[in-house]
This record gives sequence, structure tokens and C-alpha cells, in this order.
Amino acid sequence: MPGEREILDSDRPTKKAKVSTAINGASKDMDNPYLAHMYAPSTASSAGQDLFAGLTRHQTTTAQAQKAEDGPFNPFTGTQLSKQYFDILKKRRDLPVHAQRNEFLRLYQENQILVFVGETGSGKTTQIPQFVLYDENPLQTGKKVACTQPRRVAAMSVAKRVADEMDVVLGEEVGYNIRFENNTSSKTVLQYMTDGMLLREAMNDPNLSRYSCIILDEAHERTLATDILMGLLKEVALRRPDLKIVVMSATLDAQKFQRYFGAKENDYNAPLLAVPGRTHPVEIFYTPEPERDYVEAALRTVLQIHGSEPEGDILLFLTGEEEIEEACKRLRAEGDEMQREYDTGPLKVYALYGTLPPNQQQRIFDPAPPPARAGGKPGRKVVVSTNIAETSLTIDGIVYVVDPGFSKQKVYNPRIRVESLLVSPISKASAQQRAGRAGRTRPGKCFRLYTEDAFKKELIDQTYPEILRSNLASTVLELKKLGIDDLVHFDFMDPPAPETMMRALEELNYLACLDDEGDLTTMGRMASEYPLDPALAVMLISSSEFQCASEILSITALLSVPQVFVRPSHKRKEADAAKSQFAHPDGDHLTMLNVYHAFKSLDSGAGQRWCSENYLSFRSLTSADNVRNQLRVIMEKQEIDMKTTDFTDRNYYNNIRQALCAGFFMQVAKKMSTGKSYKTVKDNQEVLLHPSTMLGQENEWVLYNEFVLTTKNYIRTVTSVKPEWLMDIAPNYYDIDSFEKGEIKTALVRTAEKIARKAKLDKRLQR
DNA sequence: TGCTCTAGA
Repeated sequence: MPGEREILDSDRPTKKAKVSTAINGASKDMDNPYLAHMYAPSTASSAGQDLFAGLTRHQTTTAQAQKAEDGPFNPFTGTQLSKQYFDILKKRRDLPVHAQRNEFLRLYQENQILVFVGETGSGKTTQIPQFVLYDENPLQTGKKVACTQPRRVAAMSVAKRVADEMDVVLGEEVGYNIRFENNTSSKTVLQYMTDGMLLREAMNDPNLSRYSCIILDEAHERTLATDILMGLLKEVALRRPDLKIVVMSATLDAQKFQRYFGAKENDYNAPLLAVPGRTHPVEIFYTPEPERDYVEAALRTVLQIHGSEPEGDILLFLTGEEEIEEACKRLRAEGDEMQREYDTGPLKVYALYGTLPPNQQQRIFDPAPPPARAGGKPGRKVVVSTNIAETSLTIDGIVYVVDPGFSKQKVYNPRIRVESLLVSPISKASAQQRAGRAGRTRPGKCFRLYTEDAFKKELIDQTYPEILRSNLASTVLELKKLGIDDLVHFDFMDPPAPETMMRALEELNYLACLDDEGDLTTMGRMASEYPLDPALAVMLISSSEFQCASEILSITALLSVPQVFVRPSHKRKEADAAKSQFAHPDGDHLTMLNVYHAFKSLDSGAGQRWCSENYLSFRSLTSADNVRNQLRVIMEKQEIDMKTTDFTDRNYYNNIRQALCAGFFMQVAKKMSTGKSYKTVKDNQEVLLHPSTMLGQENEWVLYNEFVLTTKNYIRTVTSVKPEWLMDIAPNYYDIDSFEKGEIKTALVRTAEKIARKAKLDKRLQR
């Protein structure tokens, strides 16, 4: 009997004790609320239980669940259901997933882990969690159902929708939990959350004991957090047989999930349930020959569609902000010309990318323009977008998609420890996703600017999961905190390259987060509590030693948000002049700190205007403030001393620069004796100071925040430091014997001699 | 002399 087993296996000792007696002699446990569902449900006393129409946990049928849903009282609150509820209920019953509710319940009840595949429009994200809810009796078990999303907006908007569907107040029975905003309460039985948030939670509760079921949605996106959660959940499932897991994905590659969640030994695959979506057909066109210049070809295609295809909006995928703005400019000019010379309808062009302010992002939802004159041809809307329109944002009314087949993707090179962005061909899965965007409201067309042969033979099936394209320092730290000691044998769906793992372990060891045995140190435990890269976390924790915790806290927050300096292409000079007001001669970190201090000294309400006058991003600064508060709370919890050096003290800035070294001693470059170039220590990469820096060329040793790989190798956000600080703060890393022969080693040897001489002198003076 | 795809804690 599944009903008995899951309770027996529960990890709450009080319950366990009661249940064991229940098995032996049932009757005296009739009043145990946890066991109420095992006995005649009609005797259940509270209104909530009555309204579930006698549902038995993990034995519910569709008919029973529907009866409970049909009201007239809300089973979760006991209140009368509204008219809106019944209106929505009618529509919900028309969704494709509803037809398979019985099948879902059967598989859910018979298995611990289930893979669910549903295309867009199937209703999986809103309905499956509710199907689960009616089978989990959360009011009796006291355990919640969680559904994870890769993005915050999705978690928020889906929670809102489901709260409406269940006729409850958002934040009460149905809520969401994302960074900076926990909209749940003790009443919450269904919680939408970001995958990263659930991962954070697992670090403090490795058994995820608050949940009876975890639903991983959009698993095909393979975010870093989803990948780690999958590995983790496989282990938790063994420890907690009462925990149910549903992995939801778009159609592609469902078998991979089935195999992963099955058992290799006996060839067992996790069961799969597939539900068709509800989209319109999209006709695909390829170019007969490869295109030499994809931007050129894309613009031509858009204009051809505008000139010859029936009404309907166009979505064009390009790779980055600059490319998009340039394309928009040209489309606007050409569109006007076509209207004048060929009497086409008006063309309205919108750019769309992530760093665009939200109000401008919203404008893409404006309807297409009307005809220019009565009886004229209808107007058309063109949205030129990055990948953001592929998954994160859905624009209804798109009928034509133009897909050049490229996107900017993160790649990681473990050899030189550099993450960078590269324009790369997309995958087949991406191409399909892009095409699908044309069929949301009616049948559409997708123009692929590559040959059919290239699609079949050159595009990879799936975009490589993020875990294969990232520096894993913070992932490894998280795994260690999660209690995974043996990383080599951790069951990753796609194991990262051994070199990437080695690099991460090495980096964490230098940062004193892991000891030489690879075990978590106190520093590592503390660092893992911060939503930051390990280097930033270590810098923050060490800052109190240098009496500048408050300043380093500000700098850390500033480094965790998008660039605070704004530089519009037509006002570069003005923007640069504005920036120079804040310049600090010792570097960009201190320049950013000056900006932040100036921002914080403003009267409330003056920020927005001041920012635009000074070419600063109000959004970034506000969000830095938000991040700063979150980090400060963690520091206070760790009882880190926040006292700082007085601003008038001559060591004020030196202390800050030394604290920077405590986190970033591995990101240092030294000027070479010839030319303008610098060389990174140990990796020996030749680099240049990024032209945006406020730092002069004469600084011999510089610490950098970021390595930018473009036409040249640049280091960005740099501050000058002293070699004696580095040798003092990170003696292991700056062990002279570990350096290759060369200019850097020679300089370090000289520094060591200088330190020794000074020590001798000090000693003599003391005598 | 400048190049930030997207997302997350």
C-alpha cells in the first residue's frame, strides 16, 4: 500500500513513531491527522479535508479530483468558489494535458520519478502541479509541492496565473520564491520558484524535507542549476522514497532524461508521458546557397517579406546590442523608402535585448501600425531581437521568423581560465524553437538563412548545456556545501571536462575555500553562503581584516550588476567626460566606488535625473543597492566586523586595494618592459588595458576583474596594486619557485629582496 | 582605443 509506505519513510521522527503503531493496530490512530486519509474520509473533521471528497493520497482518480474541483467550495480554503474560477476551470478542461490526467496520475502514483514531455501550449506548467496537488493532500502531510523555473519572471507570472485558477490569493496557498522576493506563507501548498533558489535551499536542507513533490520545469534548457538539481535529486530520491519527482521538458531528447533517471544496471528507464502541444504549423524555407553576410541577407529577407507577404509581424534574430541597433536603423530607413516609392504599408521597427530598460522592452508588444492612409496597405511590426525572444519573451502576432542561425554563446577555456562570448552557430533545437515562434497565433513561415544541408549536417542537435561552457568554481563550492565529496563520481547528466574540474578545485584551494584534501574549510563554508563567485565572496569575507568591509561590500555589489557607466554611440565624448569626474588615479574599482558614494549622497528622488545627466545607469545603481543589502544581511549573520577606516586616513584607499588582492590575486597582470602590453601572472597571456579604464599606463602591477576576448585581449575594470601586497596576502600563489623564468619572476624575486631588506632595517631601528 | 547572448543566487 503506497499510502503506508510513504509515511513510514518520512524523515520526521514524530510521525515515524506514530505510524509504526498504526501498522500494528490501526484503530487508536484514527485521530492522527497525518493518517486521516487512511481511514474513512467522511469522518475527517476539518472542512478542508471534507472538501477533498474522500481523496486518498497517491490513490486519487481523475473523477475524484474533478469532483473536488467542481466545488462549490474551495478544497484548499473552504470558501465558496467564484464565478471567475468556474470560467477558468472550463478552459482548463480543454487543455491538451487534461485529456491525459488519468494516465498521468497512474504513472505518478506507480513511480517515484516521472519524465513528462509537453510542447508549448499543452498547459503543463500550470496544470501538472495542480494534478499533483490533488494527489498529495498537502493539508494532511504538511509538505509542499515545488515547481522550478529557470527564470524569475516565469516563476512570478505562472504563480499568479495558478493562484487565479485555484481561486486563492497569490502568496497564500499558491506563491513564488525568487531572489529578493519570497511571496509565500505558512499556508502555501504550491510554490513556484527559480531553480537557483531551490539549489540554495538544498544547501541548508539536503533532503529538501519541506517538499513531498518536486517538479523541474523546462529541464531541456539545461541551466547550471537544473543540471545540479537533477544530480542531487537522484541522490535525494534514494534517501527519501516518499519524495516524488517530475521532470518536465519540451519534446527534444526526452529519452536522455528517461535514461538518466532510470537505472543503468538493469536497463530501466524512467517512465515517460508525452502530451501534444497546441501550435500552428510553420512552413520552413532554406536558402539554396550559403550566405556570406548574414546581417545583409537578414535585412534583405525582412524587406522582401514586407514587400510581398500578407499581413503579419516579423521577428528577426541577431546576436548583440550593437548589431541589432545598426540593423534597426537601416530597416527604418529602407522601410520609409519602400513606403514612399512602392506604396507598401508603414514599417515599425523595434529592438529587443536584455539590457534594454523594461519600458522599452514593453514597446515590442505595441500593435502593428495602421495603414498610412484609408484603404492603404496594412502596416507591419518588425522585432529585431537577441536570443531573449527564443525562450524568455513571447510576442504574440508573429507570423514570420527570419533566422540567420547564429547567437552569442558563452564559452569557457579552462587552460587560460577565461570565459568569453563568441558568435556561434545555433543548434537544431534552437532553430526549431525559433521557428515555433512564428506559429503562436496562426500558421506562419520561417526563413532560415542557411541551406537545408547545413541544417542537417552542420548544426548540433542541442546547445551544449551550460555546465560544459562555464567556469565551475562556484558550482564546485556549491556541491561541496551540498555534501558531495566525491565530485569525480557525482552523477552529472553531462560530466564537465576533467580539466575544468581541476581548475575549479585548484582555484578554490588557492582561495582557501578547500584544503589540500579537497575538503571544505571554514572560509569555504562561509563563502558558499553568498550568491557570488568564490573570489568575490572571499574578498568580502576578508575585507574586515583590512578595515574596509563597507567599501568592499559596495564594490562587490557594483561588480555583480550590469555596467554602471552608460555610453550611447552618438554621445561618447560627453559620456567619457562625465565619467572622468569620478575618476580615481588608482583604478576603476575606486572610480566605481566614487560613483556609488555620490549616488548615495543624493536626496531621495533625485537619482534618476542625476544618473541620466552623468551618463550612469540608474537601474544598475539601484540594483547594486539591492544586492548590497542582501550581502550585508549575510555578513551580519556571519558576524563579520563592519568597522571601516576613516575617509581622511591616508590608508583609506590602500586598505581597499589590499582587500581587492585578497580575492583577485589570481587576476593580476604585470606591465612588460617593452611596449604597452601586460602579461597575466602564471598564465602568461599578453593583454592590454581596456580603453575604458581610468588607470594610466604607468602602473606596473594591476589587478583586473574581467578578461575580455575580442579583436584583442583586454583586461577590464583594473586597479593598480603592489607586488609586496600580493606576496603577503597570497604567499602560496606567489611562491616564487612556482613561476616560470621571465620578467614576472625576476620582479617577484626583487620584491622579495626588498621585503627582506625592509624587515632587517625595521629590526635595526627597533633596537 | 573601445564589442554585454541569456539567465540565476
